[in-house]
Amino acid sequence: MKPQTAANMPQPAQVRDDRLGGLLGYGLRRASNAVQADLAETLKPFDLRMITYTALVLVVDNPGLSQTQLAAAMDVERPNLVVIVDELERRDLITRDRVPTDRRTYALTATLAGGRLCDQAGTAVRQHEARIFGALSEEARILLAESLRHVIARRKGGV
Amino acid sequence: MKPQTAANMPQPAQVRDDRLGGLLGYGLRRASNAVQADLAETLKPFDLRMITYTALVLVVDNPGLSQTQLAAAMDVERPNLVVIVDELERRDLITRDRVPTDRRTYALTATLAGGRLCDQAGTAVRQHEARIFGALSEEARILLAESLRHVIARRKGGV
DNA sequence: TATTGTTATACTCTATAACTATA
DNA sequence: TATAGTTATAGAGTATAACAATA
Repeated sequence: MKPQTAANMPQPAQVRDDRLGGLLGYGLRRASNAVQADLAETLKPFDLRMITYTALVLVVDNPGLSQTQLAAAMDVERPNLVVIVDELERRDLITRDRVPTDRRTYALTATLAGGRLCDQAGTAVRQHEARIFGALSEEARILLAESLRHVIARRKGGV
Repeated sequence: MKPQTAANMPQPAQVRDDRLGGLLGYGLRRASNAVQADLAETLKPFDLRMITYTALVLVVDNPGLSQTQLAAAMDVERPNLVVIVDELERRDLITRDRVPTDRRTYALTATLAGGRLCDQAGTAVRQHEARIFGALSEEARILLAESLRHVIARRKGGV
């Protein structure tokens, strides 16, 4: 028998990743990355990133919300939200208006153009979801959504 | 009826995120973030990050593999792998040995200490998985794993 | 004193081009 | 000429401290 020291170790022809593959967290991360990559391509024609699209949807669905509320809903630190809101405002997709009753806060509202872009991107996003998850049965999709909610809630409580 | 202009729009008491919540990709990302946050805490006592743990596991399970092979398995660009391998080598968890038959490539092998740390961290990671996914039924876990594999494969083919 | 939004800063992860040494 | 590993660099995304204006 020949000794296998590090120096004469042959390189494996195929890399084994069984141990990682058995972890649900690992699969979750890879699936999430795959979806995000596809979503990024989906949103590119609208010049939106996932984070700007998320912000836009929340402003459209919650007219008048503050940046603090938006940051909390997106689970993003306030300082990091500033540049996102800056971008959406610069592109005239949302407006930033001082609230008369509390002049510290801004009320965020989508413009007509912002609402339109949100609708158009929303259609593309639904097609993207159908492309990725469409082959799963209705039952599998429901169970997947439930499992994901469970994981998210599990963490929330665990912190 | 009072007109609701942006200026006098009241702030919503509660932020609606139904539209995002209905997207499986959104749930996937949030679940993945939740798991990663918990995993980061789990690996902290071992002074490992998710990416260094992943690299260590693959080296332990594939003694002698090259950095290019490792980068491909981890889906990381080679330049970004260098600092990771540097760190593991500096901590004497792996060795980097020139391959005699091709002096361009390094053969990566885990040291005894590397194998031990990998085992210890592995136990903690299994506990972390149990903490997060343990409440799901065996059937739900299998279906989740299957759905995740489907999503990953779907993207692979779609590129 | 506390809160909203802001600036500055830093750290991680990621992506690309260009270099070196080997083949 | 092609490949393995490296360097330098730049871009996202994220996190914290400290500040001005306002409550």
